[in-house]
Amino acid sequence: MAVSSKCYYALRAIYALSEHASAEPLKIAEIAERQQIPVRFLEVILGQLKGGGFVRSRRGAEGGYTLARPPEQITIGEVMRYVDGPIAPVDCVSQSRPKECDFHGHCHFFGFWGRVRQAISDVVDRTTFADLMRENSLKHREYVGDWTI
Amino acid sequence: MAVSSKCYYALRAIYALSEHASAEPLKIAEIAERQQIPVRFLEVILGQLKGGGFVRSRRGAEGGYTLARPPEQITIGEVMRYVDGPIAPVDCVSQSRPKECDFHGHCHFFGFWGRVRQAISDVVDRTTFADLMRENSLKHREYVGDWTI
DNA sequence: CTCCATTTCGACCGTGAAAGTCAAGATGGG
DNA sequence: CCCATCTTGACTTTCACGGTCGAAATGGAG
Repeated sequence: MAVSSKCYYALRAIYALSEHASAEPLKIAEIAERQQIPVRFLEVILGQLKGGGFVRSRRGAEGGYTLARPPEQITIGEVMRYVDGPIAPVDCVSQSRPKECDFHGHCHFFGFWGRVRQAISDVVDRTTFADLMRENSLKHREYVGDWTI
Repeated sequence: MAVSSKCYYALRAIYALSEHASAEPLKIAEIAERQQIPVRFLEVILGQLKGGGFVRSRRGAEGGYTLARPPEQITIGEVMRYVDGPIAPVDCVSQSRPKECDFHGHCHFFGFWGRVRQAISDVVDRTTFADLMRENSLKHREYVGDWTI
């Protein structure tokens, strides 16, 4: 029940690009430093994310990466699925590519696994990167604190 | 976000023992056949489950395994945790052994991962093997069907 | 046009865990 | 005593994860 570190890196990279929110692209090295990601590995990851249509790139000097869509329109779930594959505790309850198991139809755990998958989906598919940023700005305000009357 | 096949085998083995519900032990070979588990591997798994206090064994001819507690008192979650380790998308939100990440305190994803973990726990810790059996007996009745007025 | 910073592409690789397998011994019933 | 069964622990094999690396293509600036 764990996400791969590659997936977590991908999410953090997209978060960094969400924060940047500018027409100017952000360089790989910059993203890597802000989010503590090994540069060479990040190259691979961003290449993959580009293939998935999440980010765009500009080459050459002053090049770098930008989001392909605004943060409000990217959910955490879709990134996770793209990088790590279907979100499901076992293959037979994957919504995209369900795989028949040995107990066709009378699997004792089918309903249960389905509920687990649904519970996860309910969280990850309803959270966008914009939500995440908002949540963090609120938290920061709380932390600085004491400015309300 | 997947459970290991070892863990799934463990759950199915305990389910088989729950169905058996008798003072007479169930043999490894029997469990293996009913639940489609490689016998040699099941030996390892049952040994581990015994160490966790989930099952008891009786040696010799007419030996085998029985549940150490009634099915109402074993949740799926505790078995999963015992076999696969903490249930958490990332280590920092594990409730049993949280591991500090690089962003002590200001991790942008901390709250999010926590909600994911909670969603999973809500399902797996509230479901016992007795619940699972009841669910399946209901389903079977539905399938046979047409007996209600 | 040339130089340099940057992305791009594909190959490469070491480690550790997952998923089993196996042999030999201990134990208990008949 | 004999046989069926659990017990223990070592062993193996395969593969995905988590990266690295080198060289080429590209675009902006001067």
